[in-house]
Amino acid sequence: MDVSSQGPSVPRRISDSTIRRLSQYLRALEDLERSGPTTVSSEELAGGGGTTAAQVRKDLSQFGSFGKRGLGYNVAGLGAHLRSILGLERRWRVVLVGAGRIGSALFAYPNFTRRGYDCVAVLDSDPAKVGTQWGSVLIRGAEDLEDVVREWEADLVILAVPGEVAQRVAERAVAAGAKGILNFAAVTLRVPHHVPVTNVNLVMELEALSFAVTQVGKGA
Amino acid sequence: MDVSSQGPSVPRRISDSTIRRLSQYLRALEDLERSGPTTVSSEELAGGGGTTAAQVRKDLSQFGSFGKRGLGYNVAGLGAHLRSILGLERRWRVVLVGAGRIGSALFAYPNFTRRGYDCVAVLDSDPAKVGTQWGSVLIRGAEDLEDVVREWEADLVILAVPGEVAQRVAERAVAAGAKGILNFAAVTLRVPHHVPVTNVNLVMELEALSFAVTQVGKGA
DNA sequence: TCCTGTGAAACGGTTCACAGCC
DNA sequence: GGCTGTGAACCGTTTCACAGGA
Repeated sequence: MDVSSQGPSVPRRISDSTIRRLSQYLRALEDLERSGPTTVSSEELAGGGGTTAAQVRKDLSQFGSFGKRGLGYNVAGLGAHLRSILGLERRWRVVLVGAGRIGSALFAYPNFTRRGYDCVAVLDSDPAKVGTQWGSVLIRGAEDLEDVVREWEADLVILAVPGEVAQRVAERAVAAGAKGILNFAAVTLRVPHHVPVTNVNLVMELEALSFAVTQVGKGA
Repeated sequence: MDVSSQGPSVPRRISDSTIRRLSQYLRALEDLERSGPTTVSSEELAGGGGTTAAQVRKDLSQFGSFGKRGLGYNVAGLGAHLRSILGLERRWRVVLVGAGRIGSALFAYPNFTRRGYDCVAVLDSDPAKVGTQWGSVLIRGAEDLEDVVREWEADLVILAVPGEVAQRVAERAVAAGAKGILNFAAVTLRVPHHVPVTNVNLVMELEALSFAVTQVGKGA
């Protein structure tokens, strides 16, 4: 647990919000890579998304010193660093469980492949879907989960299944070797601590929004 | 801005994370409503999702005293309070902009309607889609946005459109009277302060996950 | 006794302000 | 002069611990 012996790599626990911002900075940098300038200031990077220059510098300084004082950050260089930090230098093998509408939306999402995620398999429990093709991927039965994860040495599993079965599927995926889970079901998954879970809950977002709108209605 | 004259209603600014947890408590309560007990302790409410009993009590106490000491919270009563707080006692009229895959997934999402959100209109800029029907809803052209929002007195607008046009569409929606925006585009929208925006960014979530997995790989 | 409601302490993340390098 | 990197101050959130009512 002691990190004092580590070199330039991660010195302490990085917060979730920091990571989300890094992802945002990377998007901004990729726009810049296309459109010209070779150098960018923390001020400019912050301007794109909704943060401050100080926040940008703090975030980046947790991982190293990527900028030059008086000059700014090298666009391409910083981009490469961020991709490395976020683990985007490699491709990730992803298994999609649930070939419903959310599943199909994700499967066809262009940024998905572009950003390094390869959907190597799709599973569903509906016999009518099993055996059909999505592009070059054959939809297999939910009972094949363990086989598929091992076969492909899948890294990530996306759960686009009903809440009732999500916990069970997650356990099976982890047992078969999945290293991370993106969960669209509206339940809190219980998995071992070494398996990160990211939750996307549409209803929760919508409710946060209607609360906020209600507040505005009262306050003003 | 001073709230000292208000009665039992919101005393101070409520954090986003609090709201997300309330939404979670509500889900747990709705399960309980079905399956039996009429009373629940903060301990039990916390157990379902991933928080602590103290957190549950702190969250709830910001809105009032809903429990009975020594006994716990009344399941139905607390559920009603939470629905009221989250603004779920009414139905929300929602306009969906973008009839692509994400749009169609949302449109068909059963919890959507069940939780009080009515998709009153769907818009798309693709002439091939305009004029077709989704269930009982006719898809209209993107140029009708202002008309549609006014016609229906829409509350919320869901942006399931490419990032390049999201800002423009958001501005038009706000100008036409939209009160809140759920944004699926990977851009930070600039809208007036009185219009809450909730962002859902799949790539960001995926990148947060691959970062976390990468960390586990290093750390352990 | 049991469990809520809540001040107070602890924690962590953000903002400030400036030293240091280009 | 300009802009980064970073300790220190600040502030909001979470956790603790206990007083108080059922």
